[in-house]
Amino acid sequence: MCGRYADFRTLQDLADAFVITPENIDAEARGLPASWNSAPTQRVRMVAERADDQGEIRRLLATARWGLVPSWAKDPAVGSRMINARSETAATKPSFASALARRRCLLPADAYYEWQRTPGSAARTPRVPFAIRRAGGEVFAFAGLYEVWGPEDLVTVTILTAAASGELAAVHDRRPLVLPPSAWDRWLDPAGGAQEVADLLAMPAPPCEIYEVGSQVNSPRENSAGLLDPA
DNA sequence: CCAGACGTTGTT
DNA sequence: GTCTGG
DNA sequence: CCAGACGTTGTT
DNA sequence: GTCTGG
Repeated sequence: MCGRYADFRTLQDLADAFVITPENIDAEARGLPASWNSAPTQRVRMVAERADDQGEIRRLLATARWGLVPSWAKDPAVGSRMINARSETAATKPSFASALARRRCLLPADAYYEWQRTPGSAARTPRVPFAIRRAGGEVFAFAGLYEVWGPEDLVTVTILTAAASGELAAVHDRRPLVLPPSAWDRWLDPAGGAQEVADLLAMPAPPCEIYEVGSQVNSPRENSAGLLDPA
C-alpha cells in the first residue's frame, strides 16, 4: 500500500515536470515545505485539471489533505481511514466512484516507504521500513482521487493501490499506482471515459530501487533527508 | 420499503 | 449520493 | 503507514 | 485491543 512518502522536489522542478505555468500554482503549494515523511492527514501537493471561469481547462498545482472525505460525510474525520483506494474496486465503491469518474489527480513523490513484516515472526516484532525510488531520480506521479467537502471546500485526496510484484512483493503485497508521463494527460482529463480510466488503472509499476532505511521514519514527526539514507 | 454503511491493510 | 442488508 | 491515546467531572 | 491523529 502507500501510507508514507517523500515529496521534496523544488517547486520549479515540479512545475517543469508536470508542465504547470506559474499562474497555475496556488499559494498553498508555493508555501508547502519539502517533506521526506508525508503522512496521512497532512497537506500534500496535488496536480489536477479543471475548467476556469472561461471554460478553459487548466492544469493546477495545489495542495490537499491526505485522506479522502466523501462528499456525504458528516464528519471529516472519516478521511483518516480513506488514505488508499484499491484500483481493482474503486469504481464500485460509494466512497470513491464519483471521484474516479470526475476528480482524478496526481500526487508527486520522490520516494515512498513500505514496511515489511517478517513472516512467522511474533506479532510485536517491529516492522522494517524500506524506501522505493526511481533509479534515475525521476518523479513519481501517484494516481490519486480528490473530493471537495463541506462549507469550507476542504480538498482531500486518496492514493490508488495495486498488487505488488517482483522484488517489491517481497517487502509488501500492495503498492501505490504510479503513472508514467505518457499517461498523465489522459488520467487528469476530467472528461476521460470509464474504459480509458480502467486501462490506466492496469499500468505496470516502473522499475525502482528498493532498500532498507532506518526506523526513524516510523515516527510521522521525523522529517529530514536522512530518512532516506540506507540502513 | 427504510436503515445503515460507505475503507484498506493485515492478522488469525 | 448510492449501495447493501433487513 | 506508525505512534500514541484510550475519561469525566469539576476546580484552578 | 482499538481508535484517532499526524
